[in-house]
Amino acid sequence: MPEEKVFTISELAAMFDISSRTIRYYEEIGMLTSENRDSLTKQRTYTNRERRRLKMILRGKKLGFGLQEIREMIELYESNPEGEAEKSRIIAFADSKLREIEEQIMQLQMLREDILTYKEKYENSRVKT
Amino acid sequence: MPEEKVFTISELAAMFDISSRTIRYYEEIGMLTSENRDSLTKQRTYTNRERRRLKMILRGKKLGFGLQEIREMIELYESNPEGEAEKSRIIAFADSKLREIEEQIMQLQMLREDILTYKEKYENSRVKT
DNA sequence: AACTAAGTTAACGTTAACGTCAACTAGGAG
DNA sequence: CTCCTAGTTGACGTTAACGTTAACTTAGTT
Repeated sequence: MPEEKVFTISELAAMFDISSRTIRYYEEIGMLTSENRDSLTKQRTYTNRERRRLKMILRGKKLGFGLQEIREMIELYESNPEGEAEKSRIIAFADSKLREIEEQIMQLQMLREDILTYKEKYENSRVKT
Repeated sequence: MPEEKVFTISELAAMFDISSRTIRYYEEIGMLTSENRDSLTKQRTYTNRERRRLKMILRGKKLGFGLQEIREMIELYESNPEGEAEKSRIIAFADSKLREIEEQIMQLQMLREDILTYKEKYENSRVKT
């Protein structure tokens, strides 16, 4: 085994330009887990798995989702549904999220058009040089 | 003149499924103005102009923007820049917003693909009926 | 040994975006 | 006149998502 590299909390924080407090907070509310804490110093260590999770969290935030919402979406990625009922529930959730996202994309495209229109309005009113 | 229709605060609130408090709050922080308040009863009245503004605010919120950010974008719509410097500033702001929006659209499309992938993973693991 | 750097927990502080409640007014319905 | 509805202005309460500070431990210098 290639002895997977692990990160300290401040390494991870620097990586994503956030504070250590933020990472601890995400763990506090159960969105991250620090496996294998040093048994003596109690220091947290993170692997690539947690790094990926953190990346997903931050992407979600940039898109305007709340942490609870993001948590559900991550659970979608990581869930291993038992039974047809559970699978159906998850697929339904995915579908509703997909609709929400597509709606959001459409609204953003409209906003983009609006801004472009106004921008051009100002550009055309500029003095020709 | 066609005597433009005006709305009461609760009419407007019902229209967008928000509370009256929210509308007063938006006025409080200067994102809405209630022109022509009844000089005796002090009741707010709104015209289509304010209705459109409110619509823009709520769209922005759904897209994950903060109220201050939305305020700047609305000012973009309503500004009447004097002088070349001011125009350049506004066009630069529009450009930066456009880039931000396009980035957000890309991220959302990636998120959409991700969710689709996971959804299909579950669908393919379902028992054929 | 003394100091510094990086980490820990616990607890209180902060900001945005409203919710809630109290005390008041003005306009009708009966 | 009395009651009800809809509105008003404060003012305090609430939640999410951290920031900040204190008091402590451990590891690595000097």
